[in-house]
Amino acid sequence: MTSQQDLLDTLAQVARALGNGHRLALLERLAQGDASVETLANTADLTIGNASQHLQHLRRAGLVTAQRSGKQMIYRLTDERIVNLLGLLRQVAETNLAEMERLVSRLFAEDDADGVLEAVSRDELLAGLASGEVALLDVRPEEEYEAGHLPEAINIPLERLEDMLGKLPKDREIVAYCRGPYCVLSHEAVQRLRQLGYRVRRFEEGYPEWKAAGLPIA
Amino acid sequence: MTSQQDLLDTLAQVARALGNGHRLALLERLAQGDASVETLANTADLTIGNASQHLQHLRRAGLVTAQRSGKQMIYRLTDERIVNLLGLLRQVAETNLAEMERLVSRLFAEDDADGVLEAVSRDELLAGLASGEVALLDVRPEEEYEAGHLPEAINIPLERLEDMLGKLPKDREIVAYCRGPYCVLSHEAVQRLRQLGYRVRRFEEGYPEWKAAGLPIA
DNA sequence: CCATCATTCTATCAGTTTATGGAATGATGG
DNA sequence: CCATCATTCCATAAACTGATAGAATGATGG
Repeated sequence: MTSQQDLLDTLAQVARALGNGHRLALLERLAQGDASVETLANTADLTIGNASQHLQHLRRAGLVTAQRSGKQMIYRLTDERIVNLLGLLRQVAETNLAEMERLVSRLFAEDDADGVLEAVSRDELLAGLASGEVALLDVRPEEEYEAGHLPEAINIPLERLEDMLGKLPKDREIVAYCRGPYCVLSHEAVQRLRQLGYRVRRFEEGYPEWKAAGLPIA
Repeated sequence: MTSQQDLLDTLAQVARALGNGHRLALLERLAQGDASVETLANTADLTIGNASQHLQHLRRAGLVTAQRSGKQMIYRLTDERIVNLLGLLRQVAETNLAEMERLVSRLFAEDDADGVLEAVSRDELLAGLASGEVALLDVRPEEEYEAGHLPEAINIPLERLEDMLGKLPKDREIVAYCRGPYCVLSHEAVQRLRQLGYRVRRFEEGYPEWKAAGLPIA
């Protein structure tokens, strides 16, 4: 009986490691690919020391591992299923917390009067790719694209969008993706490309979810 | 950019609600069926006041809802997927924390030299039920059995096991189940029934997982 | 082996969470 | 409408968590 509670306490410790916004941001970055403490601190907007401390916390919970590479420590998710865990947490939260809905709609607030910008589902994307009717656009930073991306995706980091329009087809629909459902990069890209006359929508998921589903990556 | 972090903070708030062993115990009980504060306090071994406080916490996180019924407040899980979420948390923790493995083996420590007591998987159980070769035994308290159970399961609460042996077949294999993977009731039942000469093994999951998988219940 | 760089460790402070006991609330049954 | 019961609210103390700054560690390149 007492062991039973010890077990739940240990499980709670893992959940508690997920119970901090900064640590979720770190995990989200790690879902894009392995990274050094400095890289992680930059993307999560933390000081190096603070990021290191949060990473220790995640390590104690068994969610990440670290490995030295020269001067740097490279962190990595211990388990592909952590992406699924975060996805399920997100789904439960979105369904049951009104607050979530408010924040999501604020994050993606824009003028989509016609509803044409509705996101592309995974099945829809797979069908479009199979038929060759869709071109895939990865708007994440080059470093994350290099660490892994959807098959045949073209990489144009958002900051260089207008410089590299030459790489985009005008005759096919474009589907843009980025880090995940809450990532605004692809959303921003869609807005700007539509202004320029492209047919473009955003993928409702991101690279980590695609990979965690066991779909092929490059 | 700032909204992005707000979203993760809200998500973290939900994860933090899972980050306490007592609250996990409350959720585990709620996965068996709706219950009053008093019932919940008893099964989680908390004072009423403290249980109420934890339930408020779960309510703020959108994980449970409460509804008055006469003098009592009846609590309920808001979402069937919470069971999946807890299951995935468990899997990730078991895979990546050595501590978990130690605790699990301690919880189920016994002398199974032959390995015959290995737990029955869901697929195996479904096959056994389809062919009629297996009798199902639910060893949870009657109240939880009444709130829902696997089809054709016989209910013998663990405390009354020896009194009610008459209900059990000697000619078929018996599969015992209870509240979930960490519940010791079915494990204890298997030990005792084997001493008495029954052919019996335990189901590796429990009622909540069965229900969450969309399988039929009674 | 010295200087540098990346990271971790340590101490400290402010803020948050938890358990406890007792008061307040809300529904019920005479 | 009073007494009772179930639950929630409130105040408090103890334990824990998170951010910061600076010292310590460990690998590297000259």
